[in-house]
Amino acid sequence: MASDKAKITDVAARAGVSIKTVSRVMNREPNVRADTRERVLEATAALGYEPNPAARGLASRRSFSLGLLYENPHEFSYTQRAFDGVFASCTAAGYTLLMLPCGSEDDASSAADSALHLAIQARVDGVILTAPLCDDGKLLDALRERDTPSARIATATPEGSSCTVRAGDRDAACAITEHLLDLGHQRIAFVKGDPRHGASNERFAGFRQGLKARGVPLDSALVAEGHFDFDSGRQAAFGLLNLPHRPTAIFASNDDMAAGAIAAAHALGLAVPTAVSVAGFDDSPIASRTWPPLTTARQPVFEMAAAVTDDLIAQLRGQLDTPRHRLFDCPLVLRESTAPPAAVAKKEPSKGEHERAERRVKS
Amino acid sequence: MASDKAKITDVAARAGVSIKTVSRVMNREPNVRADTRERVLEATAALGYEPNPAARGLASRRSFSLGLLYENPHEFSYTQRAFDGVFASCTAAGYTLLMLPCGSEDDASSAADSALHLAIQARVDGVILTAPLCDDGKLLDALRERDTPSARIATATPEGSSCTVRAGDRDAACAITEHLLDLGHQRIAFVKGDPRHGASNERFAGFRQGLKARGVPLDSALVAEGHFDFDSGRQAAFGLLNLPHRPTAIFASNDDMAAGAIAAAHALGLAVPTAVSVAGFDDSPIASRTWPPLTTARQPVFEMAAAVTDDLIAQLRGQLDTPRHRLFDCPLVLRESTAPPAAVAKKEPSKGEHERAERRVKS
DNA sequence: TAACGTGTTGATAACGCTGTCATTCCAAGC
DNA sequence: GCTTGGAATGACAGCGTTATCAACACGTTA
Repeated sequence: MASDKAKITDVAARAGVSIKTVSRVMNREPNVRADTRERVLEATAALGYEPNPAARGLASRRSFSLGLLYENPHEFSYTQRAFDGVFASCTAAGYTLLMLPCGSEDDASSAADSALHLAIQARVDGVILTAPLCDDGKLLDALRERDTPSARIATATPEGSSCTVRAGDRDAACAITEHLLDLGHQRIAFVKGDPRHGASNERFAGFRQGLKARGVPLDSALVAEGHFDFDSGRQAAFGLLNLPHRPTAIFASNDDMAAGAIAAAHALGLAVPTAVSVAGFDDSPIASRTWPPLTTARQPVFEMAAAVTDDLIAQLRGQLDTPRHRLFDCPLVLRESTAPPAAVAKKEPSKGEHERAERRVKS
Repeated sequence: MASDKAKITDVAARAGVSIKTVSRVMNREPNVRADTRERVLEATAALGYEPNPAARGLASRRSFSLGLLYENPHEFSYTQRAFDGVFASCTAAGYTLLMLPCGSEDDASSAADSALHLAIQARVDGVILTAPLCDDGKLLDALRERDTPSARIATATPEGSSCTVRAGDRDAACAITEHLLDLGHQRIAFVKGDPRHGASNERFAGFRQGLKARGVPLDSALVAEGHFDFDSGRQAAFGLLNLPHRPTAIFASNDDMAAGAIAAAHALGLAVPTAVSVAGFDDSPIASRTWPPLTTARQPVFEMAAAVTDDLIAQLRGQLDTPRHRLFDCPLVLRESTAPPAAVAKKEPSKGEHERAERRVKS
């Protein structure tokens, strides 16, 4: 609590040296006796001292920061679209944006700690959390303890003191499921996403809801585990398509896994969508780069990120007394990876079905 | 030159008011008479005054910056791998990283200006430029004028006072060309990249070099223009594959365009690699997500970005007297999108299908 | 006319650190 | 013991802004 408020004078007092000596140690300058350095380091650790970058910058006329200047590529990854949304709002409000990446899935907890540490060190006014970090209890507790305001993108828990934004995952997943049912599919497989993402549950719930609405029972043999990445989607699809009575459609809960499913189908000599339909979720760049391009639901990431950043800044400025929780719709995007199943294809032309689905979603 | 050194006292003197009043205007505080505000704004404009963020941060106990906390996704885009390399080096050296995105291709020049302005405003110690900004003469001049040290990633001009890093584009492109020739291809098409990127020329040069080494003449009908994006690759491939005497292989100078070429081949009913081989460049995530996965050359973006950032920081610390210019190799990555041409493998498959496809495309 | 409120402005003290330069310490040489 | 010189340390003045609070101008009310 008060630990992050320790100043150089506190450290100096505790170590029994002058502030200049502490400064020398912190900046790794030469000409400090080993035992003195030791005492200073001990004091900084005990007090949890972090030098104030603004004070350092003012006194030294350096900022200790670099700028990465880049041109937006034509294609954006999901993450990058989120960056851009956050950045747009920051710029408009005169804020600067610091990148605080964490490691990947494997060592997420420690990586989140280190990123948090960087945030504290840099003394940012607030942080923006993306999934799945935005639902990491430890991380949220740590932020609360430090009184660091936060905003959360794609959270599973749209509540609490921080502003949040999320997509209507459940409804959109339900719409995709109904689209497949409308095409005539009865045996629809589902590939779940990374369980640490709140969206995973929601999308699965939407799938079940869609089936239920049409009175189609859920076949648990057709539900596979995935982790939102290409390879897990491919593996899952291999398993599903090798089933004795294989599904006629696969709904993978994000585009990357759906691309994996398409690759698996290709590898097994099953044409998409004639032999098997595939649908994804997000409308990320890969969705329009697969062959055939993916039917999916568009998540308006840029807008979501920009909106929640606006909210966070409003909160920092005291213009927002109650945290805001936003919900964005994900419109259906129909492309060529879905069609009526082989058995139905002849009777019912796909075009009419597409139009019907579209009309239904719009209403 | 001295313009960016103006302080609040200078503005106050020029406007004939106290520094506090200038501060009020800069922070949009109320209770400043309209004409006073006007005079202050005029003075700030005349002097090119930019508030010092460190001083503001110290006095106000705010940083005017937000942190974006995110977990590295499993897949990285090219840009993101570059981010990560830069970030890794910044963190190791105790530096903070600011994101300064520019608009896309269309309004690149003005966007570069605005990003540059942000860099100046934030008083970063140095900037890192990615392609194609790293070869933007105006931008480089502006940086030189401000004495802002820079480092450049994937530049076409590995010289001058800033540290640079680039890939061995020419050699790798030559290697890919020779690989295709080794497979027995004689009619190899090439899709060029965005001419603003220095790498585009190099890769084309490597292609020509590869042909020449094997005594195969360059057929200019088989060279198409592209812009490093999926769609331009698809368009180019459509044109090439509809040629009366079509190529047996397409070497697209990056993976995104190669993915477009594969989509075009699929759309024309041409199997990859049986009917046509496709090769890309970069080994970006999409290279392993197409069907079939792409033969390509791996550009070690992370390592390149990290290395040049290290160099920049060394330069800032005065540990580097001469700017360093690094060159990284791009090893060949052989996947399933390349194979011997049909004539060599066995014999030309269904010509009828090809003609049908042709008709379909034309209509 | 005096007292009061409101809008506007300025003098001055922080903010927490680094740079400069003076001072102290201590081992080596005479 | 006394000097000497380099290593180690500290006193203090900024760095360029914002915050606090006092002062002032001017119109309104008692």
